[in-house]
Amino acid sequence: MRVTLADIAKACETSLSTVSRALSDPDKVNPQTRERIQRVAREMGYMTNPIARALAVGRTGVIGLIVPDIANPFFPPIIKAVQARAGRKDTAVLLADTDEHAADELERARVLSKQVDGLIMVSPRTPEDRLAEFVQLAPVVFVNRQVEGAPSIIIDNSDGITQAVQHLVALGHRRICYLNGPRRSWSNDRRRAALKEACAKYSVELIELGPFEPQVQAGVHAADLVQASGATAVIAYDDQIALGLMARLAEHRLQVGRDISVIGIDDSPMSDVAYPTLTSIHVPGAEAGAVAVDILLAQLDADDADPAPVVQLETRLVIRGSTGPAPTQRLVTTESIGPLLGGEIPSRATRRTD
Amino acid sequence: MRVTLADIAKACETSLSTVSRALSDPDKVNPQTRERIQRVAREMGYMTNPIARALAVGRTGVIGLIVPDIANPFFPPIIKAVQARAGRKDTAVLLADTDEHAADELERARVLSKQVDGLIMVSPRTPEDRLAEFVQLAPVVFVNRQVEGAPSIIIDNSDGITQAVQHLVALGHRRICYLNGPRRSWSNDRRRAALKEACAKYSVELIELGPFEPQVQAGVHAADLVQASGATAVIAYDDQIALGLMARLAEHRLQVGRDISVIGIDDSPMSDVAYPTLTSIHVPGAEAGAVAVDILLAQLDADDADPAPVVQLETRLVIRGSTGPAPTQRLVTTESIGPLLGGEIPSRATRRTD
DNA sequence: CTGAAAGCGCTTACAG
DNA sequence: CTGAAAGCGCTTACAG
Repeated sequence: MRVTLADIAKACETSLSTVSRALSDPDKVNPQTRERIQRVAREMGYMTNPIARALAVGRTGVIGLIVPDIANPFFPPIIKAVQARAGRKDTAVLLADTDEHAADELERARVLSKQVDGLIMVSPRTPEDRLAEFVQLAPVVFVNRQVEGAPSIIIDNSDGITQAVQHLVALGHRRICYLNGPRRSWSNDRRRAALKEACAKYSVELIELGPFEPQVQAGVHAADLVQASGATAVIAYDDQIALGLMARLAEHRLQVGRDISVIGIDDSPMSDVAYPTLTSIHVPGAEAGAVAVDILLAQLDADDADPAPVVQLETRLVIRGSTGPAPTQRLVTTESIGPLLGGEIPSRATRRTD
Repeated sequence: MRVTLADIAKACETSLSTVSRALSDPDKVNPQTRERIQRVAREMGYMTNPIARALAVGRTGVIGLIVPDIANPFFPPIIKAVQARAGRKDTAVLLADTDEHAADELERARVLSKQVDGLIMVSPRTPEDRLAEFVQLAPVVFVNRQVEGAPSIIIDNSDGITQAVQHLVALGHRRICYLNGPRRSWSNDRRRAALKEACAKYSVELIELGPFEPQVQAGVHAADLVQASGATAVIAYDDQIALGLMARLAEHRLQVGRDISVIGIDDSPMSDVAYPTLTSIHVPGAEAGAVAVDILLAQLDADDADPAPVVQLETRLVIRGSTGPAPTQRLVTTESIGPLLGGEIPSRATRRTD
């Protein structure tokens, strides 16, 4: 079986306590015995049992990480960053994916909370009024959502979004469309607010569509609505939606970056791969993950009652191939979706805009 | 503080043992006391401490999952499937990402093995001769790699690959190129072998390039080599490479699906999104993950020495937009990369193939 | 610096 | 069916 402290104690003809100290608190034991114990432990292949240790000290060395959807490319970089940072501090990561089911978040957190020292909640979808319950469960830090009285790493979208609008305005766009994210998404509210402000400032007409799920398929769906909207540029809630949108526009033989401009949000790895490459607002997910670990771990060591830090990370626009000058005149076919928009657009017709 | 069994025992004026039984082995206690204990436990908000339980019973209710790279879209569906299946059996998942560093796999497994009941190793890159060491550590099942004497869920590429070659042959392709995956990848060996066989069978000329890392950037890099090869169709080690390849070919104004055909492997979510959509060999990753959990959990309950199951999953071709008829004549510019291929191709020239 | 002992919160033979 | 007790493997005051 596995070798235990008792085995080593026997082999070294000393007490279990001394062995324990030699291994986990070396300064407290005589250098000679310490050396001997450590050598024997190594020879016997001893590895401390983290479960027993956890029970004794009340710390597991594990943190829980809850994300809405691993398959959404926005999250893997965050997960990787969390793991990397935690690993460097001898902390393992228990991961849970809620499949975008807001209602499951609390339950998952509740279960996980018993086996971890603390929780990192990434982009939680739980409604505002129940967020406090997480805080009761365990030390928790929120990423991508600001929670009253709890440490939060939030992303300030305004810089990136302002840059995006400026970029489009400089290219001559005057009518842009925003594809909303999920209805109760905190990020979406923030992005929308920033966008409204920027558009007002630059006198750009803003058309809103959605809400859409942060999935490629939603972008495909959005494409036809976008074409009907008469906008010359689109900003999507995230890259996933933007990608689906681009794919569908391409199917319709629209050349993105020339006939219509598209901007995503997240700057996920795929934005470099799409064709054309996707102009996107860089969201520092990895950084947020790493900072979250630092704050959580610091919090575990600290005396509770120091103020909950709120870290705000900046965004910035990364310009790629999907944005270009506004077309001076543009063909919009409204065949199938004209009716959706009411009387504004002559249906079953082709019209020019601008 | 947290409520313990002792608290409930006191509240119910019964013994701790009875409380324990009422909660975890209800049949062993008198219905009336059982009810009362369960009610009180609920009222007091009791949740069993999994750490203490683990120490007592020698089972943690956690399994470890080690993957090479969460950011590679092939893995998230597997991870999700593992979590879903494990969750249904009250098992949590401790995730580790090795960043494609084969050398880290054993160390990660070693550390994790102490805090989990068993391990699932997905696509391990560890060399053959060290694989046995995993088995010493803990109950382990391998996914996407066959390991002597250990339960393995493997993917049989031959069906999908044969279908791919048939498909290309039917479209008139006679010279196809394979972009190899990582040098010591077990999957790559298998895919290559299947491909050679299929090509031989259909008298198709097979050109091999690579090895390439399973990343988009590698595909971008491969594109120029592919163009120089004179192949009219390409099968890439995975979708990532295929996607990078397509993006770069598009930059070169080649129309994929018409000027050249591309087939990926994995059928990852992105293959539906790319433009053109990517013909790809479907690899049942999610299914493999779910089966791995079943086998691992079954193994934990079983008496060790029953034979290690090897489950073989099938692949199949999913045809999308990136494959089409072989061009009857095709322009290949070999300017920059001709020299790489030796004298076969006139360098700094344009030539016709077929 | 070292050892004996209590304790972390649970489970589970063993008696009764 | 129920209770007292031992034990899981470690840590850590407490004495010495």
